[in-house]
Amino acid sequence: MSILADVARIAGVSKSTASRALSGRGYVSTDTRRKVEAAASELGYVVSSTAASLVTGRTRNVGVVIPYINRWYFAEVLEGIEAALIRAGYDLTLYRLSTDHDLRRRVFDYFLVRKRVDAVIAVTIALSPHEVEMLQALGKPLVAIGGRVAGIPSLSIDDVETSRLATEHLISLGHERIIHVGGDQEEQMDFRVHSQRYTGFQRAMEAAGLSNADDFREAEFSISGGYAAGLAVLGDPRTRPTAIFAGCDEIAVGIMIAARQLGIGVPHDLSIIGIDDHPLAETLGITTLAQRPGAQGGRAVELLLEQIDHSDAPAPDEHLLLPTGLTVRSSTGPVRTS
Amino acid sequence: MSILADVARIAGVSKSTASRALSGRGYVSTDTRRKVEAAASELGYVVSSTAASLVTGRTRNVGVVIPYINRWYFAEVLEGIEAALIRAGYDLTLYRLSTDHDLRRRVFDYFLVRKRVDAVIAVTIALSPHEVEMLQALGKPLVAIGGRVAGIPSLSIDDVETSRLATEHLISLGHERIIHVGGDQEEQMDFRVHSQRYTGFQRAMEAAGLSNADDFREAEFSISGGYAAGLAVLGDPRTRPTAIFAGCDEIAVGIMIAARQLGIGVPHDLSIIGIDDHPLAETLGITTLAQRPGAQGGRAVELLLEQIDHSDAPAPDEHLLLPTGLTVRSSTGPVRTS
DNA sequence: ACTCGATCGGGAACCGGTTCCAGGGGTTAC
DNA sequence: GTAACCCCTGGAACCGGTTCCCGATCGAGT
Repeated sequence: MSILADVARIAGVSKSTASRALSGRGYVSTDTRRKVEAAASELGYVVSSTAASLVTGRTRNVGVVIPYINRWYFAEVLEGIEAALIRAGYDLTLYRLSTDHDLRRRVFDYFLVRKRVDAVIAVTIALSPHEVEMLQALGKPLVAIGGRVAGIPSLSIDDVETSRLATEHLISLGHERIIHVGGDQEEQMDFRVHSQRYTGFQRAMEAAGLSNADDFREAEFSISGGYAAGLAVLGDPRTRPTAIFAGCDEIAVGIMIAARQLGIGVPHDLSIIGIDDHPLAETLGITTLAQRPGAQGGRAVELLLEQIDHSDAPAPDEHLLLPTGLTVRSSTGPVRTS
Repeated sequence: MSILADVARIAGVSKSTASRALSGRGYVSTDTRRKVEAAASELGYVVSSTAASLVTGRTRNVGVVIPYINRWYFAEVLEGIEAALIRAGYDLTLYRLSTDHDLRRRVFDYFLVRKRVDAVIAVTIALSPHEVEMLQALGKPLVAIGGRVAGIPSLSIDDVETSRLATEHLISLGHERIIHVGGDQEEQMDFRVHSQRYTGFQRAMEAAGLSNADDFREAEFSISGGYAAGLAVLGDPRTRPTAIFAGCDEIAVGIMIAARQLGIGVPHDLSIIGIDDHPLAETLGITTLAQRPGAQGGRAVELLLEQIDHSDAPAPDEHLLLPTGLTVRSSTGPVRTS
């Protein structure tokens, strides 16, 4: 392992000149720069980012806190963030936060604080005012994905509006017996995504004068969850709805599989719409409201880097609402008047 | 931001004593330790891990290189690694390596080398001898998951053997027209997992005297990939096999969906077996050879920490072959003699 | 009483860079 | 001719910890 002093010696210059030559900051003649570079590559020298961070206070490392890895939306967001960070020359340190409160505190108190990261991206994690304050006091830019966090820039889709649109699509096709299969209303993720989607659904139904009592069915946000709920909901032909708004495409896929198993024709006997534009939604022809989580991750990184580069300016406390696009496929159709 | 010197001053001791008190190394009386701890918590002091790493040479950070995030196996492995590392007080820095060779070189030359990580876990990435040498020269322990890498400890399932077992299960049920739906044999992942699984399949077939020419169908390793391949393979009733060995459970699920769509009864008309024990395999009752990727990730971390703690001992160059368990569900059954 | 070892605390060097500052030389402007 | 720059370089301080080394204290053993 060679260090800067070695490079300087071989190149016949001082440490400070060698540092300037390699980092590109300050005046160095083209000639000496070349000499230094030659010496560096001869020795196979690479800077110690630890030493550099110690003096500059910047680590070129971003912390990402995220509740799941093994779910489509989160994995896509993570991939988007990773790609954008690598491109910008940043490292990504990953913290998966389960619902374990102790772990969450440990991550914030022990890991994020220790000058290891320059900034933090919170994916569908509602940072508490205290957590925001703590990190901001340390001068760390923050960006939130998936929901509004007071005091910091954030971006997400409009869950209520998106759900309203999805439901209206079903209503416009003449459906009246519509139910929502979505996430547990009690044990929510942060930002109450589940309730928001249910709310959007209810608004559309009320606006059309279609409200009915038994309009909700709980499901885990996964294909298996949708499948189980689908079997339960579709089992009884008398109470079966003519259309289902699924809380996400994974649920929609599960319902689709269940419907096929029960011999229920889609969209002939049942229309299904989801949210996400999961690859399987395309494969199975499921109508959906498309969002692009990877792009959201990339955008979040942009917002973050802007803050890092203009650390003097106050954090822009704005919430970006990203559009979702209705993508009509073959899982939705006009209601069949029997 | 308070620094150690502040804590020392408040506690009325020297920097060295304060350091010893907080890090727990060296002799400190219980009394002064308490004073130092009180001062530290009063000031909200946290060590600068950067400064600490600079002098100790340890970062308590592990790099993970992985080709995908959004696939079940990889996400599970990643979750397992993350959980184990956090528990041990380590950070996890994530590098997703696509097939882009430039990016791969950049990650190795630019990111991994800079004293940012203490060790590296390679998930289904065949490190070249040069890469292994480079990282080992820097004294960084390595562990590989998903395939054998010369010179470093590694762990994986036995792909050939597992595939042989899966195929034998089908053969033992009386099937003769069996095909393998697996990954592209040319454009492979590292470790040639696709070929290995095909090889295991072929061995079992040959051993039973069942070899036939048209026994392979290519599919992407995803549900959509399996679905597309399933439609193609099952479309023509005359050439349709009575059993399929899928390269992974996601493919098996896709085939299952395709079969249902085509009205082909499983296992009545078609038996399907996969590898993985994906949650959907359980939901849909797919027979499989179970592996536990999360546990593999955890085990890899153990191996890594052992190496870090005994950095004097040479790297144990052994390959752990993990068992897979035949999990019979309702997607496989005896062949129907028509 | 004296030695010895264990325990405790402080001073200072050190990790490997970056950056401030001072100074020398060359150019242009007045 | 010299003042005012800009360009280039080296010396030295500094970032914030850890750890080596040394001296002091104290209790126990002989």
